[in-house]
Amino acid sequence: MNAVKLATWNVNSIRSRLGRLEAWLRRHRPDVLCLQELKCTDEQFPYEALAGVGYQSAVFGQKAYNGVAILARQELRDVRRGFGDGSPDTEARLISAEIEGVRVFSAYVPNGQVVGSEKFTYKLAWLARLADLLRRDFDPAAPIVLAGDFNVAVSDRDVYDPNAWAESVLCVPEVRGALELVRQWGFVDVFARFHPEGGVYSWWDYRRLAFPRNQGLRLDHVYATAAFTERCTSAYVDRDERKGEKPSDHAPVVVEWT
DNA sequence: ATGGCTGATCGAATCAGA
Repeated sequence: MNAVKLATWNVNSIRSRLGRLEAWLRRHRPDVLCLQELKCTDEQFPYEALAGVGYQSAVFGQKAYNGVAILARQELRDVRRGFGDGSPDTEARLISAEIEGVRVFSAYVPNGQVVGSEKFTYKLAWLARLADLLRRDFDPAAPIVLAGDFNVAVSDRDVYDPNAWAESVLCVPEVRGALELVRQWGFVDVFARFHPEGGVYSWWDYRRLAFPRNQGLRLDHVYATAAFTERCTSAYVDRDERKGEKPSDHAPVVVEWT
C-alpha cells in the first residue's frame, strides 16, 4: 500500500451526518476512513450512498448506540467484528479489516461516564481486552494501524484546561495507564509525533461555545506499528469539519504516509 | 445552580455522550 491517506472520524450518528460525510469524502478522497458512533444497525447503514461516492464499507453496528465501520476505496479483506475472543461483544466498538496488506482497526473506546462507576470499570476492562487481543493475534512487526475515538487524553498537552479535566474519565491516571499498555504493545501515536507541542484537539463540547473558544481535547488517535511510522508524511485535524450546520462534536483526524 | 447541546428512542421524557 503506497501513498496512503487514512482518517478517523467519530460522526455521532451516520444517519444525521450522511450529507456531510459524502461531501467530506468527495473533497478529501481518503483511501481509508475509520468511523465511530454510527448509532445505527447494520441494516440501517447507508452502504449504497457510500458506494456511490466510491467506498466499500465493513460495518459492525447496533441499535441506538455505538457502532463502528471502515470505509475503503480498495478491497476490505478478512473483516473481523468485535474481539473474537470467545466472550460476547455486547457493544459494537471494534472492527478490523485488511486493506492492501495492512490490518486496519476502527475502535470506539467506552467513555466511562464517571470515575469509579460500573461503566468506568468496563472502560478499563475494554482497553485491557484490546491489549490482550493484540498480544494474542497480531505481530508488532507487521503493518498495523489502530485508529479511532479512544476517549482518553494521553497528555495534559491534549487538554485545553488540564486542571479542569484532571479528575475526569478522559484524563485520570488509570485510563491513561490502560491506554499506555495498548500503545506499549508496539504502537506509535503518529499524530503526537507531528505535533509534540500539543494544543491540537479533535473534540469540542457542543455546549458553552467550546469550539469557537477552542476549548477542546484530543481524543481521536491514530496508532501505527513501527514499520509504518517512519513513512508518515503528515498528520492533522480537519477543524473545518467542526464548523457550519449540524457538525459532529468530533473533527476528522487525517494521517498520510508514502 | 457546576447547567448551557445533540441524537436515539419515541411519540414525553430519559439515556448517553465527553
